[in-house]
Amino acid sequence: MSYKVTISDIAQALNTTPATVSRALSNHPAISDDTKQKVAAMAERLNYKPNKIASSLRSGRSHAIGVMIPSAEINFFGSVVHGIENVANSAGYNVLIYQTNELRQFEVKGIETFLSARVDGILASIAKETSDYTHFLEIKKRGVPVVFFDRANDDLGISSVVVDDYRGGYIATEHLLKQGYKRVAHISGPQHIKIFNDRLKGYMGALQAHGIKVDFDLIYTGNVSIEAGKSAIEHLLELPEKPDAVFAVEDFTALGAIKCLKERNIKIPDEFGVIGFANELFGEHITPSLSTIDQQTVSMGKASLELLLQLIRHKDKNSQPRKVVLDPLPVFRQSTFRK
Amino acid sequence: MSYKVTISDIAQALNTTPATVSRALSNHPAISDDTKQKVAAMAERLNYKPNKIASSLRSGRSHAIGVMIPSAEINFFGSVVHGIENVANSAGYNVLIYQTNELRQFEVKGIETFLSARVDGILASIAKETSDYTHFLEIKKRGVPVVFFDRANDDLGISSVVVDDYRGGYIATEHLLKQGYKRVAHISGPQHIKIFNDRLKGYMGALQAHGIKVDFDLIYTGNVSIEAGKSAIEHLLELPEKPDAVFAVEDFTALGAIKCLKERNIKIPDEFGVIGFANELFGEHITPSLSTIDQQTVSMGKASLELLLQLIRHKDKNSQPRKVVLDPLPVFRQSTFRK
DNA sequence: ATGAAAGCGCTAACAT
DNA sequence: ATGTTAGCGCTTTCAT
Repeated sequence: MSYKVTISDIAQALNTTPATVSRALSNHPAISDDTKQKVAAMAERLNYKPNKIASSLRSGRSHAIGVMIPSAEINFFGSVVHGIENVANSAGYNVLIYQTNELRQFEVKGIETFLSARVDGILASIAKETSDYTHFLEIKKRGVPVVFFDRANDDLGISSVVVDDYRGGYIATEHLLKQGYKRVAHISGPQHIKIFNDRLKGYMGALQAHGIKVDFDLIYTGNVSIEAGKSAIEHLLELPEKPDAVFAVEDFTALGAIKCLKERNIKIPDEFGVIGFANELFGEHITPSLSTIDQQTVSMGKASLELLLQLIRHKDKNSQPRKVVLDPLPVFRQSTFRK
Repeated sequence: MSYKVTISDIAQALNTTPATVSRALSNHPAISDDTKQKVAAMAERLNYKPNKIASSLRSGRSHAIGVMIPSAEINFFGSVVHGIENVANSAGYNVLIYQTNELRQFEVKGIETFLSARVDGILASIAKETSDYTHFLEIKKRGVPVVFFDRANDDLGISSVVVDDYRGGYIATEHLLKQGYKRVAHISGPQHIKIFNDRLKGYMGALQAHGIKVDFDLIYTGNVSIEAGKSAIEHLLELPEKPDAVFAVEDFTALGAIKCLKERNIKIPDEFGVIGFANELFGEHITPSLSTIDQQTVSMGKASLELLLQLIRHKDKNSQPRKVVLDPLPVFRQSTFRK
């Protein structure tokens, strides 16, 4: 049988002790090169696979980290996980995934799972429906390092990695103004979600910086969906002073807007400019292609894991929470480029 | 401290032994209800979290399964993982994710990782570049249950869950014929990849079933990409007898075809029909919306995990490998619907 | 219905 | 440079 080889077997075969084998395998300085070689060779020959479970139990470090996401089906999170994975694997960490389906009750279960697995740290993006954060405070109290990514909460003393949504909103709006659009509207999302509120503020900031007074009639607050984008446009086009461009809080909303405008035979970008947010995959392929703001998902994954690894390495109990803010990346395409 | 409570602590507090506590917690029939209640209450009070690592070491079962995917960024795999996750969590299994980036060398590393983590089983989708399958045979030899999903290999005696690509190709082609298209072309992919070859066979099968002789001039074999779709159309439109419809092996290829046709002002679907394969997200949102074949990703994830759990539960060493074939689902949209 | 005791495979003092 | 020993937290046989 090749599947139950332990360090003791190697030790026996080499007429030495498990301790020496253990040290040799982990490249301990006090072990002679000769021994190390012999051990390595025998391990290879016996087809030895280290038992991480035993190692974890003894050392108290699992070399696993838990990642909690709202859904693996959302492109954005798949992409972030991609970034996390790459760093994790090269740092020798395993990644446990848990999906919350946007529900607090599953967040609680996920945390149970992670704690039982004795993960060395947790990365989490908060579910939409969560407003009671005690479960996060509890893991913090237990001394398990946590880092939020994207959907963060600044009031819990927990580190986070987010994109600068204010700046993203600002850039998007300014781009429309620079393209010569005169009345720029904004379709926003639920205001209790911080990122949407920040994008709205960025929109207002850009207008003001360009000497334009914010017209609240031009701000439509809805949900985040294709439907919301359609309703928004229908509403905006009924205004006495119609807008000639719109910054949508999210790409799907922008898509709804585009569909509605096309139905009404309003030419994009010549008569009406549209920009979204998120750089979803479809934006590149629709007609006209959609201008948007990229959230640097892969970088976000990398940055959050790196931050978490730092917390794991020097567990200064009383270190201040850190906040990494990534720059949003403008991606300008046809939907805003007028001649 | 609340974060180092063990069953011994509970036992001590209750004036009993770890064995009893362990049994009580796992609902052992020989333990009185009274004791069970007391143990549960004390566990709650002390904020006890079971140590899965210790449990795994002792019991030899990790209750973890490894999932190996080419990339978390590909929508398709994100979606399958979604399906796997849902079943896994409710069955009490943790999911370890490993990305191979389509490289055999990372497949080998992933397997090492999984073996070290002593996963109870492995789900894998084979990397494009892999042609030497010894690493999979080795885990099989070690007695670790394996199930392939989507990208499978039938020659290794390993169970798999796939969609019926032949049937998918058949359905797609037949749909075009039923819509009245007369000369249906096919853009295929690299033939050493089984799924592409199967779709090609499905295409040919449908033509024959409708009494149409296969014209090999109408079969273009390229890569799977937007570019390939464009080149294919350019090539096909130069034929003396031009096609009036195309079944593309994959949605991105179909997208390239559509872009090229639009540039040439050929009307879709009236003058030319296009159908793809995969049901990528963008297909719904482009103009015209793309007809395609859905691969039932979430079902695939569920089915593969269920099959794996069966293998884990009754490890009949000599049980025959099983093959689950899912039905492809037609999704017909504008790009093939002519009046 | 409960207890005693051994041990899963590894690591890390503490020897020598 | 290597060996001895104890033990991480749990499960499980064997006893009572």
